[in-house]
Amino acid sequence: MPSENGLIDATNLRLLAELVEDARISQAELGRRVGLSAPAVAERLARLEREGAIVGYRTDVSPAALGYTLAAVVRMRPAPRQIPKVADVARATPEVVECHRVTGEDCFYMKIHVRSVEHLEEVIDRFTPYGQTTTSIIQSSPVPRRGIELGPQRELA
Amino acid sequence: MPSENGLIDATNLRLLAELVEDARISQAELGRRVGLSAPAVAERLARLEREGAIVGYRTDVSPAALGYTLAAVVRMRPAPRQIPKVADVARATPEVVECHRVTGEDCFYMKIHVRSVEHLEEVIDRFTPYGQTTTSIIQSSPVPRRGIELGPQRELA
DNA sequence: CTTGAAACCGGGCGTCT
DNA sequence: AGACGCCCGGTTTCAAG
Repeated sequence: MPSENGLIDATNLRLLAELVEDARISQAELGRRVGLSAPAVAERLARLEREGAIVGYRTDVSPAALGYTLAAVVRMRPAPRQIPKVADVARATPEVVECHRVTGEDCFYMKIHVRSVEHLEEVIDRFTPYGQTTTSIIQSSPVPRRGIELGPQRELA
Repeated sequence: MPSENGLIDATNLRLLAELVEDARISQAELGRRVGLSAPAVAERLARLEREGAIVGYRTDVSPAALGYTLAAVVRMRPAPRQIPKVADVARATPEVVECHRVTGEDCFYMKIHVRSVEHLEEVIDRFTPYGQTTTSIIQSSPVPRRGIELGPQRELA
């Protein structure tokens, strides 16, 4: 993961800013917006992908439209020696949409999407054998999800 | 947000599954994969967007490539009457990439990306005037981020 | 189905090392 | 010289009426 070559110049920053908002913009349109020819855009994108700056292009699907009307944050304090097991269960549980290993008393934070409170219980019970869980139901999301700040880059050393 | 019409049939589920993995697939290619003509795909996509099942097409940019090498989960217990203020600060702070209002003792969960521990302190200090924060540094992400389960739909009522 | 536009490929030019 | 980034032509493929 290179953090410093000529990869992130002002032009690539503008390309990324456009693509973060709409991943389906054509390369020609991107070129128009940043003042570049289409092939030049293609080349820059290929490099950004190759170097790992662009991780992927994803479609955001509404959980509610699929019947997942309930979301929760679960944090977890695993029992001794059960840390790898918890990570395995999280990976194997599709309702877990995010899982982070963190410092502090609780070792994991997870975000889950479920269809009902019964479904929630069912998912939580997959983890209770391996430690102590704390569950908080998501009521609203003041910041639902967004990308990193792409505009004013501070010192890039 | 309609949860039940003919919107989510087996074909649309397959389209969504393809688009979640790569939002830049052409409509012709999508048609090839699900056994549909290109115009039919276009029509279905338009409807999925119109009905809100497709929220958007986003590009995933690596925080590390932009110099944001540190991530943390911050949970917060606001002081009395400061709940709206906390939400405002979260929205106005670009380092906050997710913020959820939840049930329980702590009222907010946030995920933030920063450049350094000094930067982390700077961001946290924007919230400390309004309540008590608990910060956990993300060490790794067993499940970095993924979409909802699209394959085996259980009961759709 | 047809048309206009877009993506891919190869070649050639200017610049900075 | 060499390497790199860009532009310009070609052809194939895609998207909208």
